[in-house]
Amino acid sequence: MTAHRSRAATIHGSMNTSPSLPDFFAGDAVEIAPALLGWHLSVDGIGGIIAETEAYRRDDPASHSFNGPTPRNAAMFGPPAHAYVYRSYGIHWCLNFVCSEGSAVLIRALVPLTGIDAMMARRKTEKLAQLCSGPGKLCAALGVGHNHDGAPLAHAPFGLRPGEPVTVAVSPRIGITKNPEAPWRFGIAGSPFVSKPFR
DNA sequence: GTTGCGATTGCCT
DNA sequence: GGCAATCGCAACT
Repeated sequence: MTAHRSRAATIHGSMNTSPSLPDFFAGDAVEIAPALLGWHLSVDGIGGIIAETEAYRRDDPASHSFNGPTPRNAAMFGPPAHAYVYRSYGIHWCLNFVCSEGSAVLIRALVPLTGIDAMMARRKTEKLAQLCSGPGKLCAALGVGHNHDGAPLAHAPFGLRPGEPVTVAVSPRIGITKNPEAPWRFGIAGSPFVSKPFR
């Protein structure tokens, strides 16, 4: 197994020439979720290419924000371009990017790229395709936890920058029972790194 | 105060 | 495919 060097964090730099993250995230989560595919996400320099996302709107019965603010979902009602991190099933962590008020994009899978050794150690597996193929897996691999809830995506430890355009696959969201038909799950078409195949 | 249910995962049969 | 782990929160009593 090749030793992949972890790149030192801090991404800034070219952000001046492209739209600011707050502007990019200030819109409809359903439009932003597919647009995030292909972007590079890192936490303390460890991460990869965003391969799968889901959108959750303010008025969406499946969204944590549907019943209004609570201590847990407070970040969803804060400013855009911040993280919303919640505990799933009392065990795992899930990472969202906050969009317009009460809406967010769930990051469901990454193509592992930087700090692969560190991710494998955290996940206790060497299977590349399954390192970040799920919202809980991805948070474990990147070391995301409650301490990242509400943190701004434009600053360390987060690194977030656009990538090349990708072909987008669409499907209903996974694991929900309310509003299950909404086609608001997006992935890089044909990617082996997504949590479940698109079809 | 108690109960039931998840935006999940890994281990088991 | 079934199921346990484990906790925040809503909807009860």
